[in-house]
Amino acid sequence: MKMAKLSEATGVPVATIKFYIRAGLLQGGERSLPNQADYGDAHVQRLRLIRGLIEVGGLTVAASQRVIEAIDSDKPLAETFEIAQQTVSDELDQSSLDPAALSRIDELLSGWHYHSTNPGRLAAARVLTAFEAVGQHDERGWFKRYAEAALLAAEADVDELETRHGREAQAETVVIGTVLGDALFAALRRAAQEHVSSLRFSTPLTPENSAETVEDRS
Amino acid sequence: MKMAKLSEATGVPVATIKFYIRAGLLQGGERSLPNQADYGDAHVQRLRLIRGLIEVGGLTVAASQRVIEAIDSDKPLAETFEIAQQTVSDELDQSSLDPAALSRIDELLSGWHYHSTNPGRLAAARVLTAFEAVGQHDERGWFKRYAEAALLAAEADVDELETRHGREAQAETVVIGTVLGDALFAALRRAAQEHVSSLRFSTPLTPENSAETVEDRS
DNA sequence: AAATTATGGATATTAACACTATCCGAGAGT
DNA sequence: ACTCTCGGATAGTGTTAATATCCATAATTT
Repeated sequence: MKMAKLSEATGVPVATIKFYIRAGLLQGGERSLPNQADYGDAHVQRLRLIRGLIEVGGLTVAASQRVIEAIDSDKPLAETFEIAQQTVSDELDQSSLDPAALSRIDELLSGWHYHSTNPGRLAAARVLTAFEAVGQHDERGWFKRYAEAALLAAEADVDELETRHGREAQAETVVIGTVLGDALFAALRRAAQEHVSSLRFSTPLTPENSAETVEDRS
Repeated sequence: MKMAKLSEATGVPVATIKFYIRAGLLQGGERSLPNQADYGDAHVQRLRLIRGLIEVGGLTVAASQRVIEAIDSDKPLAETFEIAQQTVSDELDQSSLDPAALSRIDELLSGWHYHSTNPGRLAAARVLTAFEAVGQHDERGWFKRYAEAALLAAEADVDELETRHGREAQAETVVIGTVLGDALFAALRRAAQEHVSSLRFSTPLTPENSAETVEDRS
C-alpha cells in the first residue's frame, strides 16, 4: 500500500501523514527504492490510534509520541501506565502546590494507596486550590463523591484491562483507556447533568424544544 | 487599587491583565483620569476565576469569555448551564457522527432524559467510534460503568448547586462545577487507577521507591 | 520643582502548535 | 514517451496566548 492508499483508508491527508512520520509518531513505510515505500495494515491501525489520541483524546502530537513509544517499548506494564498518566496530566511541581491542599486530598483519599508523585494527586490538589480561590466551598462532599465515582471508573478500567492478553495489547488498552476515559467520562457527565437537573428542577432546560428529547423520540 | 496592585494580588502579570481587558474577559477599571483607573475587589475575584478557568480548567480565552458573559447575564440558570456545557465541549455536528454509535449511546443511557443535542451525548458517540476504530471492544461494560459513575458525579453537582442561593451565585457554581469538575474527576481517576491496580496486581508500580507511597508516609 | 517612576492604551513581537503547501528529482503506470 | 505520483525536504499558514515596546500623561520621590 502506498501513501495515497493509506491516506484514503484513514481519511488523513497525505501531508499530515508525512508530518506524523517526520514527528516520529508513525513509522515510515518499508522502502523498496530510494523514493518508494510500502505501508501495511499496521500503519492503518497506528494512524487510527494517533487520530483517536489527538482528535478525541485531545493529546498534542508530542504527547501522542510519548505514549506510542511506551506501547512499542518492552517496558513493564506498570511503567507504561505511569507514562500514560504523566503524559495526559499537566506537569505539576509538588513545590508549586499548596501543601495544605495536598494534605486535604490525601485525607480525602485515605485508604487509597498511591505514590506521592501520582499526577492525579497533584492535579486534584490544584483543583482544590482553584476551587477555593474562586470562593466556592465543598459543602455537600462534592470532592468525596467525585472520589467515589472515580473509584468506580478505575475499577472498570482495570477489569477491562484484564480482558486483554499480552504486554502490547495490555499496554495499548492502558493508553487508550487512560486517554479516552477522560473524554468518555466528561461526555457522560454532561448527559447525566442534564438528566439529573431535569428530574430535580422539573424545569425543561430549553422549553421551546423539549419535545425533542431523546426519551420523547422513542 | 491600581493595576500593579491587582497584578500583585493575583499573581497575574500586568501585560496579561491588559490582554484580558482587551479581550473583554475582564472589565476595565473605573477611570478617574485619561490615564488612570481604579480596580476593586470584584476585579481580583474575577481575575482569579479567569485564571482558574484557563489554567486549571484548560479553557481558551474565548471560551472563558463566553461563560463569564453567561454568568453576568440575566439569562435563566438552565441557559447558563447549557452555555457552560457547550463551551467546554468540542463542537460536534450530529451529521458527522456515526448514527449507529449515537443509537448505542442512547440505548446505554436509556432512562436518562436529555436533549438529542446534548453535547455529552454527541461526544460520547464520538468516543465510542474512536474506541472501536482502534480495535477495542467493551467487554465488561466499561461504558455502562462509566455512565453509572457519571450519574453519581452529576448528582453531586446538582446537590452542590442547591447550596447556593441567587441566580448569579448559582450561575457561577454551575460554570465552575462544569469546568473544574472535568479536571477534578480526571485527577481523582488517576489516583484511583493507581490504587486499584496496586490492589489488583500486588505489583508495586515503581518498585524502587514504593516506600514513598502516601500510605506509608503516615 | 525637578527627576524618576508608573500608568493606561495602542501596537508589535514572540513562541508554540498542528498542519498545509510547494519543490524536487526519481520511479510507476499506460 | 509521456504523464502521474512517489517520498523527502523546506517553507509557509493560521491560531492562540501571551509579552514587549511606545507613548503621552500622572504620581511619587527628593
